[in-house]
Amino acid sequence: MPRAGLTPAVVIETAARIADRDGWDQLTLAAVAEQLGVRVPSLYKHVESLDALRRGISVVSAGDLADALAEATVGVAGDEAVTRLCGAYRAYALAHPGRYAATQHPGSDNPGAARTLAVVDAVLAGYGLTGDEAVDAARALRSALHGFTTLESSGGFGIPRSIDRSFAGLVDGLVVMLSGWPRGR
Amino acid sequence: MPRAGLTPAVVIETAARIADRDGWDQLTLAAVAEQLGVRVPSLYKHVESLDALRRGISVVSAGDLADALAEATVGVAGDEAVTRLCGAYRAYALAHPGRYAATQHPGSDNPGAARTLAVVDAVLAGYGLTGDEAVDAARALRSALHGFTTLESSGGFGIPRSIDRSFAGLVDGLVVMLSGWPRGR
DNA sequence: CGACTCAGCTAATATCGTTAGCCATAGAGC
DNA sequence: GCTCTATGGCTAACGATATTAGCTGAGTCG
Repeated sequence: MPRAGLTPAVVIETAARIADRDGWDQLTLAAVAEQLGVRVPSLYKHVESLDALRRGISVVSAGDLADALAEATVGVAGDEAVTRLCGAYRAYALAHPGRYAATQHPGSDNPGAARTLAVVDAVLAGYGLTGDEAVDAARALRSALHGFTTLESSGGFGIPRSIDRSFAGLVDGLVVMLSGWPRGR
Repeated sequence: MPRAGLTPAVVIETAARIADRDGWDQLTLAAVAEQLGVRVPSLYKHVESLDALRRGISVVSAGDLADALAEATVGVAGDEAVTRLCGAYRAYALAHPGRYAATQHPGSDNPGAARTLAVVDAVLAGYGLTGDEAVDAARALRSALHGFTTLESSGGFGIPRSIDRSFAGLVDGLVVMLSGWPRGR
């Protein structure tokens, strides 16, 4: 039996690809093992369990998403930053639906999530939002983006109105919302 | 073997309660059967499969949600209607997380979803939004609510800022967004 | 060259969904 | 009240999956 040269990183990466292809909840150790040309129990030499594998994907993907958001907003501010942030967020979620779903199942400590929050905070600072107001606005922004992308990639938008145009509308609407964010409540 | 008096409706209702308690993806025929004091294969006399059972929950729950939204917005319009709509949406999602998750896995034709859309359309008409603009605004509204409630019930909001206050901020922000919805794009 | 580590294997178990076929009960018809 | 039938609930069985317990051979280090 020649060795397959597996490592935790290889297993996680393979699993992430499968999650992207088949869906987060279709991810199975059997599929990962087959993809790697290995028997299922062999995977346990590299990951503790299916749950641990999922957490691994979660951590890596949250980092990837944070990278994408940071890269998209470097050197810009205000409405332009919001627009690019939203675009990058949606692009990641659509290109990697399985990985994106993974980012929503956070482990207790996830450095990627913290970095994403930092990027968003920086963007919001451009609207003069800080402290509790920034927390609320960040949650609103995240909710809108998470909701839209989730609904889009699960086929939740039935009507044949262009989804791209609806997303552009959402982004413009979010700019309006942030510009006029209700103060002093 | 005394009869248990099952019907499709009873099975679906029981399953919905289990989904609310244990989570949508923890829903299992074994749990439903045990709850009903019956063996697993007996359920197949009333539902076609686990998938069909899930679809059943989905249809019923979408109807319940539509009812709640319609009831909350009857006789009001404008900002007040948006506020009540949002509140009822979140209340349903929090009180019935499993059922709510079910509403996001739509069957092909779901009368509840259509009724929900009608309620939202009526509310948006109060802001002069119709046609494509109403579609975009409805998607934005739905995205924000879906995102917020999903993140909330999955524990996605880490920071200890009050979630109630953040939701109030989101609702106010949505009112701002709808009032200033970008026209003529 | 020898011993040790460990990656991948087979075997086995538990849980689930699903199907096939049995049998007793509830209710219809007389 | 009696019979007959439709059917609800059952047991038995299979395939898929996750997980654990050992085995064995391949690299590696002295």
